[in-house]
Amino acid sequence: MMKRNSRLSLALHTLSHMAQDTGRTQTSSEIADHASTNPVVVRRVLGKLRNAGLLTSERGHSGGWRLARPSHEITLADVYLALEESMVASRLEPEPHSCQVERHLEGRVIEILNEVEATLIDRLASTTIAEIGSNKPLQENL
Amino acid sequence: MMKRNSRLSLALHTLSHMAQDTGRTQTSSEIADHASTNPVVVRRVLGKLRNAGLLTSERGHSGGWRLARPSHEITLADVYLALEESMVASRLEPEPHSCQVERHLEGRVIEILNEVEATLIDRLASTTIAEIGSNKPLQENL
DNA sequence: CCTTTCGCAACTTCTTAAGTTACGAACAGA
DNA sequence: TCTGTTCGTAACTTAAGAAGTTGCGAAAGG
Repeated sequence: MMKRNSRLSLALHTLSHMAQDTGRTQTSSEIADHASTNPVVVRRVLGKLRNAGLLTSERGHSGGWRLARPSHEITLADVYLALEESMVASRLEPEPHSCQVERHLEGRVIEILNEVEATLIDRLASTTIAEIGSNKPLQENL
Repeated sequence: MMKRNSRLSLALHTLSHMAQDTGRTQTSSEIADHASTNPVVVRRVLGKLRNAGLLTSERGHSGGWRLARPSHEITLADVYLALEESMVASRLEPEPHSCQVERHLEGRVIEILNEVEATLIDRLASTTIAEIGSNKPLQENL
């Protein structure tokens, strides 16, 4: 069984492998086997990446998944954003608040979380899928 | 009913109110009523803050909760750290990985998440509970 | 046609957080 | 010392979300 909230892991893992053998198309089943999950979960997650233009999928004989563009043009941030789920901005939906302190507090916390989210995306954008796929040490683009 | 993963919200909200009336002790029930939750949940969360030295609690007649030090000496980061739960570093526990790519990938992601966590703490440390409790506009200590 | 493969909806299972109940320990005040 | 208040904590229930599963239709190739 997969660990919790592993969609990002699954997505990155799969793309990194594709980066190593760009030409080949892979079926949901093959990917699922490799990631110890199942084809439907794979299609759910990779579907998001397709919607974001990172992957293409084709049905029928010799169908499957393939990178929609070169792996060095796909950053970890592209993948993160494609999934449309925030790892930090928590589900602090603006609710009607009973008291002033709560509004004051939430404003401040949301502000900070947004900054942190931006930092996360910025850092993720500094690494490409190609770099993960290769076995060379990662460069630190600070 | 409280929203999900609201421990930080509950903690910050409660401390901010205490900052406004430092002398008074408040019981778990009073706090629970104000936060629309219940006393046991309050004790669970505030217990963490007590362990971290931010609050004191006393039992029996006229017991309850009180700030352990002046509200301007308690930052949002102190509270966040007291809860001992990360909002970003996700539960990527180091598992035995089947393939090289997975190890490579995880190393990179963990590295980034740690950086982001550090950023979060740094930003939280720039605001004190006293500032939230007051109604003055927050200063931006960039 | 017939097989493969994705697309998707519906359902079940698992995990976690919150909420609840219950009771003992500590303490204050009469 | 007795009594009522309040925290401390364990154990259980409930609710929500994510993963896993099943099933079937649509598209495409041979």
